[in-house]
Amino acid sequence: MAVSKKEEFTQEEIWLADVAKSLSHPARIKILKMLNEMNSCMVGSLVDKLPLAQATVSQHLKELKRVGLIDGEIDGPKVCYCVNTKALAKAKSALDKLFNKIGCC
Amino acid sequence: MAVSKKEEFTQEEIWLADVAKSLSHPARIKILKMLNEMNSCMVGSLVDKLPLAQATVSQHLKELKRVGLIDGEIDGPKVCYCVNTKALAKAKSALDKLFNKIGCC
DNA sequence: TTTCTCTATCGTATATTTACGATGAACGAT
DNA sequence: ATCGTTCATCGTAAATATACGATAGAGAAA
Repeated sequence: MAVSKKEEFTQEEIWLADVAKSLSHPARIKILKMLNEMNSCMVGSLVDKLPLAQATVSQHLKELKRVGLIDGEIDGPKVCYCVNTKALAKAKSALDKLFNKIGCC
Repeated sequence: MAVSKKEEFTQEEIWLADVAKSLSHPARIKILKMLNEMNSCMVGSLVDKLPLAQATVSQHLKELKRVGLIDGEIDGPKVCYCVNTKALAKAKSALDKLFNKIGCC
């Protein structure tokens, strides 16, 4: 694009769009589910169960971390990721609010 | 990207990611709000209130229409867009389900 | 029919995303 | 100290997204 116009919107709109962006790839949706389902949340376990290279998974994790939906904790040579419940609740509430506001034609 | 790997996920994951993608730009968030707030939903009215060129707004509307969140109805030389309540409800329910499933670390 | 208005689409430029292999940094184990 | 494991980051290629001006088409209005 020539120049991004994203600054011209409200902070709420920008933030919500950003959260939506972090959910806009099936791998990231799946990662969030897996982080909750699996007992382990090591990156390696995720890579094993995704049809993506390690570097790509790491990139997706970075995007989820960027918006705060997950946290990563260093555990020796490994890294354990987990869902940030608080951020998730905030996102859910904001999306609910949006959907309720929209409603009808 | 070299090759998209999006087909390697479930239909549900792909669809949900697609809905999220359609919400991943503040202009589209704002458009959805405006379609509900304004009595008129002509494209021109949207263009007037957005910091974007007409062609760009048209492109954003196309993206929202692609995933079914809005419908466009031709009204003489104008086009009246409105939110698709059913699609919106489906999206909200799927997102709720996802968020509830994820929950905690 | 000519003109005006409204909107979609085309063409194009630039930015961002997605993907991967290769490399590097951190740490545990030998 | 060296080696193997784990993961992030770099470099890079290709696909997509964002933005705009220009144009085309459809219909109202003159």
